[in-house]
Amino acid sequence: MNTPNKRPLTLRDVSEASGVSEMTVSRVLRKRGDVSDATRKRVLAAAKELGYVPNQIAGSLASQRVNLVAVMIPSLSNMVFPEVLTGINQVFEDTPLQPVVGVTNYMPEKEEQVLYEMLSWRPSGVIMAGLEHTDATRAMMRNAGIPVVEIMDTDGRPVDSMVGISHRRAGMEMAKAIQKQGYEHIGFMGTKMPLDHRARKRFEGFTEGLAKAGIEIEERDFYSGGSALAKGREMTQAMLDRNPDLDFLYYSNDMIGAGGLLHLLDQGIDIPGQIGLAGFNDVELLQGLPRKLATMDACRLEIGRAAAQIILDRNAEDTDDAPIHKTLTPTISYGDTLRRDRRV
Amino acid sequence: MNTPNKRPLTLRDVSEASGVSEMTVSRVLRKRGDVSDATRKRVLAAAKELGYVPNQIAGSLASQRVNLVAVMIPSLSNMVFPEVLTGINQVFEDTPLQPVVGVTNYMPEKEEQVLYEMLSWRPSGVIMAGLEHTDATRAMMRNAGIPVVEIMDTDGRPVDSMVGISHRRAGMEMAKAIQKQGYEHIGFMGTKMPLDHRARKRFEGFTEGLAKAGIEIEERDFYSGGSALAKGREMTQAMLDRNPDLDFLYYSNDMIGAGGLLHLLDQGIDIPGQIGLAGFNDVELLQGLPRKLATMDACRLEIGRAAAQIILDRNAEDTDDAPIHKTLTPTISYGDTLRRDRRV
DNA sequence: ATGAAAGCGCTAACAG
DNA sequence: CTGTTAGCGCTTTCAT
Repeated sequence: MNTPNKRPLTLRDVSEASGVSEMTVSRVLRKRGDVSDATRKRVLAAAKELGYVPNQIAGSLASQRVNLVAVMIPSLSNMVFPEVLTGINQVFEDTPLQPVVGVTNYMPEKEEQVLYEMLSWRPSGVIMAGLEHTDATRAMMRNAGIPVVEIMDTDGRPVDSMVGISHRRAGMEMAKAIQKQGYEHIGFMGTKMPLDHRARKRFEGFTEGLAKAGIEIEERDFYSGGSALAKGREMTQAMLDRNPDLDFLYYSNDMIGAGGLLHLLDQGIDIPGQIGLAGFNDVELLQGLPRKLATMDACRLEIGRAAAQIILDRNAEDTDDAPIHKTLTPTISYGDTLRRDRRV
Repeated sequence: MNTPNKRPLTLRDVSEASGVSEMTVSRVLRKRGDVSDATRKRVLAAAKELGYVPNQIAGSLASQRVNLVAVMIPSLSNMVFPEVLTGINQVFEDTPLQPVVGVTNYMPEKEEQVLYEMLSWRPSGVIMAGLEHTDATRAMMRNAGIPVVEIMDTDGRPVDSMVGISHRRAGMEMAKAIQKQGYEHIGFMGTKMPLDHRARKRFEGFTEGLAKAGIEIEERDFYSGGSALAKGREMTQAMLDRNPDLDFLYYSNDMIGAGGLLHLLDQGIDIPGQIGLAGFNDVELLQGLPRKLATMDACRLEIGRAAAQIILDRNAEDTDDAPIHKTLTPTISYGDTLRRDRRV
């Protein structure tokens, strides 16, 4: 709280200002060990007066302990990931641990590079979206000597721990529900992202689920870029122009599903009678639409919380380092766009 | 690339494996100074073989240089902020600088605490959303001895540099446009966030702009929590029930504006004839709505880019440390919900 | 082109 | 309860 300073303050400055050894100052500032009330107060006063901010770089080097947790996600513009972050934040809120976010843009090489940079800060753990990585990425995670939790997806083999849902199974469940309600002419729309493995797995599970009932997807279309809502409109229109017999449209995410829904409502089409619809993710947005789109909760908050908890536990004193594999079960929400009365 | 290791590898390990001094290894890994091709290759091979990851904590302590830039934003669930981050990322992409994001949940004390934690890592700069902070926060920024850029808002006095738009002016411009088109009975809806200073300033500017034309806001309502789209519907309905004479509704953000738009379309109301609408922010979502909501671009990407560039420049060799104040000018997009033909 | 010594600012581990 | 000593793993600086 004084004049701007070129050289940052050190413990020594506080030590001199308070007439106490650096070590004791350090103890006060970290609330470690016993310090008399009198000295504590003097130290605190001096630190505040000077405007001292501890140097964690030096502290971490000396203590061999870093309170950072690397969190690697593909994107910030898909609300799914901020929601996972929220879950992580909730758990770390009142702990010394602090998430540091790295964004990979769905690119494996970028992921590798960002992870390398993060590990060079020697974090206390890694939370990593997805199970598909380059060999080098996997090697780094294996050799880092810290807890690693791969999240969101459980269809595969993690390096260490894992928390998520089975997207294959999610797709399959949706296929089962659709078929049970008597829909038979199915169209699929999704993003054209060869590297979005979770969307791909949902699609595969969906296809397989329908196949079990002897149904085949009649139309499919993939897009990339642009406003998802707008794309949903366009693609839906195009698909129905191509094949007016479709009676169900499955979208790989809620945003394009919402676009499709708005379009069909404009057309005055009977939903879910003439055509049923479903998306994936259960985004908050859907609450405000004229009809509620059928969807499936991806358990994002819970996944973030569980992953953070695993890192936290592993950083506790007495830990067994056994990997934890946790598969959450998403539930279908029928909303107003998927019939729910037949055969159940 | 070998067996998992308990003790992390150090420069010394690479030094021994390659038969070269630690110093030379360090030079190779940082691409600094002259090293013969032969030794460089040997070192690189050894480092890769061992799977060595440098320790930035030690490096930063020794070099007194940290490639981190603290970025402080109020929230991740409002898409505005991820977009600013995208702009920042773009500029830092091919530089050594790396953003580290801190989230404050619109709470000044939390902001203070998170900034303190970030500064303890001795970052090379701070990018901070907003101009309103606690005294302690301001003091920390002033004394940190690093470039600080306050972003998004320019209605106030920054500690150092500043990049943003004037939200008072934005509100005033919208008021002017509305009044020019002949709307006279105005309602306002926004979030109940005493700590969202930018929304508050827009509202104040809006009120003042209308006052100049002798118009007063007839209805206002504020909400908190819940799905913005759904809230927009509900509030719009309630407000029109209360006062059916309103002919224009100004929303403090596009999401509730979109909710209002969907509601009014359901009611078969003539837009923008009977009622005009406008929001704020120009979110991508709007592209997919049946009508395009009038709005104002908040220049988020550009703000992020400019802020990052200032930090970058200040960290260059020959810098004058004169604060930079940059005010961007948002433009109104009339869309389909604000008449644009009268008197222009 | 390479190496040796010193030390960045802090904390662990001991003394007292 | 408080102080002293010795590093943490790297880079700066100065030799060679």
